[in-house]
Amino acid sequence: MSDRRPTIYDVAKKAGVSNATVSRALNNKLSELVKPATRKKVVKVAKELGYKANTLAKALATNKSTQVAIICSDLARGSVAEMVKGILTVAQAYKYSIIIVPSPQDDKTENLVSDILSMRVDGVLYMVDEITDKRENFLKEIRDTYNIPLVLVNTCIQNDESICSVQIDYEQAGYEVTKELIKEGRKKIALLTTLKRYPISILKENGYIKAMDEANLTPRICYTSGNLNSNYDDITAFLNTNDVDGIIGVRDSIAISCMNIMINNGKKIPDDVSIFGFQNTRYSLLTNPELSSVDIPVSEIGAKAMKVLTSEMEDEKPNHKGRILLKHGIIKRGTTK
Amino acid sequence: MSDRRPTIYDVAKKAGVSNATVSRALNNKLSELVKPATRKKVVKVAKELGYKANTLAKALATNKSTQVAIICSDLARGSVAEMVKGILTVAQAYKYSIIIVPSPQDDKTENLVSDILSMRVDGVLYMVDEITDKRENFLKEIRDTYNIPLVLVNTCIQNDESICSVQIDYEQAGYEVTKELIKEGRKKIALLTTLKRYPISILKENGYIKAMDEANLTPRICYTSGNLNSNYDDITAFLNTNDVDGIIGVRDSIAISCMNIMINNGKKIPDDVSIFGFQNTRYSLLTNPELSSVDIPVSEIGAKAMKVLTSEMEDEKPNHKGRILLKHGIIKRGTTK
DNA sequence: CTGAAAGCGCTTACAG
DNA sequence: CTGAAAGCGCTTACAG
Repeated sequence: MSDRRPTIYDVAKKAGVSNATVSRALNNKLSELVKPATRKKVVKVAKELGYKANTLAKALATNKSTQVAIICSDLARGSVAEMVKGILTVAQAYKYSIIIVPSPQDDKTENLVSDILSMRVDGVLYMVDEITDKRENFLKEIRDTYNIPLVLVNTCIQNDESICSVQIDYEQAGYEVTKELIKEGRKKIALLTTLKRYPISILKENGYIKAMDEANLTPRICYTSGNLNSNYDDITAFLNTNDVDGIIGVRDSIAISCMNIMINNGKKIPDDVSIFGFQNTRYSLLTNPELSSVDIPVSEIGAKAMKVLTSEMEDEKPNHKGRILLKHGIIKRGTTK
Repeated sequence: MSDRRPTIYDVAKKAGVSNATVSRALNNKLSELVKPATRKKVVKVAKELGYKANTLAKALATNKSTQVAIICSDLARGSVAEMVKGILTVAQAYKYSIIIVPSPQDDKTENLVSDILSMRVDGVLYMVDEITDKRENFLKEIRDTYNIPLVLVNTCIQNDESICSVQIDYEQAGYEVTKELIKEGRKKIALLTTLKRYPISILKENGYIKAMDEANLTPRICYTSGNLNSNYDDITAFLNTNDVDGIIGVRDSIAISCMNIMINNGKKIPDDVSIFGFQNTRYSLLTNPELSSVDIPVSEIGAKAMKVLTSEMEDEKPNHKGRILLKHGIIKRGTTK
């Protein structure tokens, strides 16, 4: 920085008022607090000087950083970025800025606490889908020990609703999608899920099992590594020992991998096998045939989470608890009948 | 926040030293500046109290926020998130935090300047691929008027290297990939690009044209809307009037859309038509056959950009200029011979 | 409606 | 090696 940027004092001096008046004129929308003429002059001078309030100083003085940290494990995965976009939309409206903080490996959560505290963020949005014990402790520490507003975004702690989360009813979605295949006349419906059993995957699985049970069908579950490259092997092995006519993938990418394997094995989609994905990502439009999928309003989930967080940060309301469920959709395309 | 968090004064008092000493003990690695025993005591007390330095106060005092803004147009598109991940990796190493700032519509760049200035970020990473005049002005204002370190990430200004950018040699990549298809014996090779001619797409196009010219082949270029849904129509219309045996999509998604259309028209891939995408996204592994593509080291581009930015922010070196080019790769998979 | 003054929690010459 | 003091750029009771 070559030249010093103008401060509130520069404005005050040039406008012939005190810095307190400048502060009031520029911040307070309530016109009672400062004479219109004064405000006008101040605003004019501020513009002439190109004055921009120093957010850091303001934050220090008010003890509000107007910053929110998003903690996520992998920005590039699935719909994380889409959720962040939803968050950004409402963050902008409420004048918060968003700091992206990668979730550390499981053993390093202590540093995370430390970082979050140092940053003095006003709130935390948590989007890590694998909730280990350490992570759960982290969340409770942030929330209960340090009283920092916290909302879980499209993730949750199993059997624990003490921290507010925004998601969809994954169990219901898993149930519906299974019913859908059953209605098509499918009987050998498999669920492809990941080895790591994220709380949200478990909900999907529960819904699947419930629907299968109700129809007196035996559930068959394939656990894949979740890695794009080794999914193929896991799924191939599964298909070798399981005859299936319906597939539900807990993620679109898993469903698509499976679909490709089946097509290469000579199966016709959807004649021989019906396939459902989960999440309705952009992938689903690029397959051939296009993938049927459960539509998750990811952007809205992000937006809603940020709204809830905002209300906690601003109104200092009691902590929200429980799960906020948004509506999902079942999108039928070419991979189902 | 219920309880006040401990400050440097709390530590000082309990340790029986001045706050200046605490500051030195905690910040300065150079042991000369503070007696080992003193430092030890301070560190111990700080830990006991759970003291975490207030980043905001430090930023104000040092005039360094240790925050960097990433300005991007669409976090969810292509490999933006992947680039951000690369950025985050080095940001963490250098103790910077990353604020995500959505690029405003073209007519609102003034607010952006204002926001950036208010935030007092130490540097800016710019990832918007469409560089309009207003945006170019914004960049120069940030860089030249306000002297804020700035690096373009996988984007550039056409015919202007006054602002440092990190990317790959897109013209060369476009050239190579075209040559590759020519080597296969393809003669009717089309380039599918977007209507909006981003600087980077133009480079790819230039490379394509150069290779076609050298081989005495006539370039055929299809301009699509770039939108997943309407791409189909644009491409179909193009294919109806153009007989092709080779396709290069400036983005994987465009190449894939085209591939699906051709397959549905009874074409065999790669027997009848060879296809190359650009970017080597995850999409390319999910198609059937798998898509050949130009591999862009997106994460490395982000990391490199952040490194360059760091050196500007810390060493106060003269502004970097010019383009830093990382190596790309040509990945041949099932859609080429 | 406006100003003087203290305070937010740090850092850093300056003295010793 | 350490401390007292001023300063970073704001906000906000308190007086008037």
